[in-house]
Amino acid sequence: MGTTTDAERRGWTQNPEAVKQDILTVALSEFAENGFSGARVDTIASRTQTSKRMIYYYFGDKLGLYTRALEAAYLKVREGEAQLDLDHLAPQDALARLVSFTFDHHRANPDFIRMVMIENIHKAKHLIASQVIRDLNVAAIDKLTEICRRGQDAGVFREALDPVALHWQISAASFFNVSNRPTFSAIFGDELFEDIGQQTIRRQTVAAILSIACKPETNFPEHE
Amino acid sequence: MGTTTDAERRGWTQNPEAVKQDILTVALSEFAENGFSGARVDTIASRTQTSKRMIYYYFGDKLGLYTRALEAAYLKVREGEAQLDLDHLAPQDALARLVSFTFDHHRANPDFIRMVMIENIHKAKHLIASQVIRDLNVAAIDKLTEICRRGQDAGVFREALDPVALHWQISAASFFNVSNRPTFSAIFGDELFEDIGQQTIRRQTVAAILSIACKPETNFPEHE
DNA sequence: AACAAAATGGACCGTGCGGTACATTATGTC
DNA sequence: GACATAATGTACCGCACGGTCCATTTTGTT
Repeated sequence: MGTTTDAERRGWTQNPEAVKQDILTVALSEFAENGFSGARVDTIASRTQTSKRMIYYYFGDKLGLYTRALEAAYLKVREGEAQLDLDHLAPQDALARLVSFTFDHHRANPDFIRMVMIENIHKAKHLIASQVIRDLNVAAIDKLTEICRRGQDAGVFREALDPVALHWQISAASFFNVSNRPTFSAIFGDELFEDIGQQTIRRQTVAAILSIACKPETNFPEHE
Repeated sequence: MGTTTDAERRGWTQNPEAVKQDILTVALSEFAENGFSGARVDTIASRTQTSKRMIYYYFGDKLGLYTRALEAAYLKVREGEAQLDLDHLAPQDALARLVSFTFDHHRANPDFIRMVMIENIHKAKHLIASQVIRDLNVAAIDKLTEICRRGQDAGVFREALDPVALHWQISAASFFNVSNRPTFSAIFGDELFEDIGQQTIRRQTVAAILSIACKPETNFPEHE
């Protein structure tokens, strides 16, 4: 390797990093849209600035490209989550905030949700194979674990509370809200997925999670 | 049509209905396993007692077969739901029972869940095209609507309660529990999906739904 | 400038797979 | 039994699509 950086390469006739990134971006969108077998390498190639030849040059085969796209989706969404700061809030408020945030964040990242849906169809085969993603994900629950500990120390959360089970509940609502919108709205209409409906759902979800976390006698306030 | 029934045809050399049913059963399992583009018509044919030729004879093309398999999945699962009788229970108990039942029922029908997942990947395109399924689904919420009405009449449920929003909450938990098991357990381990863990999740879910439905002052008992 | 290595272009290939042509046999009707 | 039609078996087709070959240009090193 030389001493040139990516920044220095900018503007050069050849720019491998940009080419890779270009391919990856298009691939993510195409896999998220059509799934692994549904996506077409030729279609991905045609949507890039480069050629099919380069896809195989950099990513080996279709599976290699898919794996990298999946990793890219996880990386992007975890970066977004890292922005959230909850340390200054009381445990109940921090939890309410985390739920609201997760709900909105999933909604803002439909491609990520679709990639996870696709992975689940494949029984998580590729996710399991990717150490990168495994490492990313165990960290995803750190904030929640910390909130649980604080809430228990303060005596407002139940003693038997399991952060993983609580994360399950938060994920279930936030994920389903995006993943199953097509079938749900096809049957019951789209109202729940418009602004007013989403506010209702989110408020209900926050309340439901708090009722699970908090001790029965604790009267928690209404949250936005 | 003649006067012969299906029962009378049993044992005949040719048995069109049985052939169709055979194809449909295999197709459902294969589509649920691999998705629409992932499934192979040749593979379906080979798992059948009959040939690829007959698939095209009865179902036209791959899409036609998929559509019929999707309808079959919905029909089967709705039949199971019809067994449930809640009229003799108090509103809170009926709701708790409905949630528990839905949770277990989804868990017992993974192929159905996978077909719905696949439909969502396809933005519900085929579900929307099938009037059969649309009709089936609007009826799916009848029991819940009736429970809500009874609970409100009895003064134990909130006045602003929306059956569709409540159904959303019940579905989110019950569906996610099956659909996202692969990725979730790949990251956090499989404990929550074993017996003890599932009891915890189900109990939490029932409690969460009741807390959404019931008036704040209502002190509802713990349910199994 | 010379050379190796990295990056790229474009035509091409093999086959998996959705779908069909053409026949023959089984069944219902009179 | 004669006839129409429904049901089925077998062999096959066309091409979409994942993947590669071979050549050429661009870049880094000395």
